[in-house]
Amino acid sequence: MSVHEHHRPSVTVDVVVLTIVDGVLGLLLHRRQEEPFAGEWALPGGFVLEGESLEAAAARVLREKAGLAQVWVEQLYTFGNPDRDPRDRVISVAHLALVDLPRFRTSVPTSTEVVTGAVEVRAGARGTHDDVEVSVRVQGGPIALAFDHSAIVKTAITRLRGKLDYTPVGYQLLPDEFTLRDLRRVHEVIQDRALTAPNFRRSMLASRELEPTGRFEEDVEHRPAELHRFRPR
Amino acid sequence: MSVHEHHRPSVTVDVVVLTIVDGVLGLLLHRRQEEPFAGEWALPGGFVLEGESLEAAAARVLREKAGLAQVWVEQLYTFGNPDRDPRDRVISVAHLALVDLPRFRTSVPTSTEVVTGAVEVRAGARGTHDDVEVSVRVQGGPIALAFDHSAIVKTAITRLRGKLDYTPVGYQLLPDEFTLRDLRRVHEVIQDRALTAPNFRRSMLASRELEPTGRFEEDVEHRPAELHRFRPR
DNA sequence: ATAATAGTGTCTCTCAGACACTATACC
DNA sequence: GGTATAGTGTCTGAGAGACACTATTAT
Repeated sequence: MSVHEHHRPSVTVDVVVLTIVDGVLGLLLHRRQEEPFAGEWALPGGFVLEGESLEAAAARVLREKAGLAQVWVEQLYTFGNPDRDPRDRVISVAHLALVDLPRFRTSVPTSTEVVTGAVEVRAGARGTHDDVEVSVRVQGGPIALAFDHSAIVKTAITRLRGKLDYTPVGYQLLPDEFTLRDLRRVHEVIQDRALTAPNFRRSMLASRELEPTGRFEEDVEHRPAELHRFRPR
Repeated sequence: MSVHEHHRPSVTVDVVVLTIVDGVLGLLLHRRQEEPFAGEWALPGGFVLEGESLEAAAARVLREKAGLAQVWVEQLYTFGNPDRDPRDRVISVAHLALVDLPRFRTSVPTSTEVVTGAVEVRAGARGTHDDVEVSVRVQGGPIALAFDHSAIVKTAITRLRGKLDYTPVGYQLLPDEFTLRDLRRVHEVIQDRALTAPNFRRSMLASRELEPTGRFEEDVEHRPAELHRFRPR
């Protein structure tokens, strides 16, 4: 039997775009214009085109729907339950994208239907790699997302927490130069727990992934912190 | 524009079935009967059917192509480069399956074209989460796999090594009852390094994930070890 | 000076691993 | 006895974290 005789689903990419804003995770959403789920919040996404790789499709969706280019993206998980789209069989290859706040902010105005939600992460009670509670809010109110996008966001948060253990996640979520306080806040939001500043400082410096710039933050009402950058790999 | 007007690729699942055998990882392969890559080694796989979830498709492939049921499976990564199949656009959702050796062995005879390869893992020189070298061998000789299946196997090994850090992987790769030596060998093969038996024993017992059965191995030429089992979650 | 945060020093506890030692099976 | 592996005891060093302390800025 030939490859041509088989069921052919539609394949999309959906992208969870995260940033750190005001002590929570910012999430890029748009309001759907069409059925199904017209008027509800959804992740930016789009169909994978002929001859287009999955990474290219994710990059195109970011560019077209969020005005973002040169963003760090990685594939997350593929959601393929047959009933996840009520119209038709649609398999979605979900991606995770991380951006720093300035670029996240400038991305929003490019499309009027794009807004920013907030993801509140509540760490599971028990061990460190336990389950996470995730709730998405828009202007304070908790909302449900279209399709299975809430499950996709939860998967993204879990992945992000996992990456934090062994990769310098802040590199994607902060501007080029940042204080150790900034970086600590990133970790605190993702892990949903307070970190002791002196210990955090030491462990980050010991990892040799940061280097000091010699420059200091300005316009703060206290002793200014030195700016650091991530050491090139 | 409607969902019905879009490019529709074929979607398959491919499964990396691993076990531990003779100090290496055993891998389930079959020899392709059809073009492209006829006569070459490939992972078991098949098209996702209409109305079938991805997990169901992976389970069906394991059942039909390897005679395996009730196997631990998790989704791995989705490979979607437009040229990965020379005939047509085929997106593959790769899965990782782990089986204990007795079931792996009984699975093979169900289909004459199924054979077992070996995956040699060579740990990257530097840190613990570094790159891994993977070579697939059949009867001693290194082979290349069809399509991008070598890349899929490498992704599977990397995932398996990552899981070892925080999950009791041996549960899937060993029979119900096993000695601590058996479990240590599993870890040694996956990590490609020798582990000190006393320390390994202590850390595994301290994790509270094992419990002793009171029974001991038999027919060994030395002091028999107590059999342990994984504590139910 | 006070407030606020940067940054240092130091102690403790846990855990990974090296390694010496004892225990128990078969030959 | 010898050999092989099971299993225990003990030490050391690295890293996480608590917490006291000093340093430097603005007001």
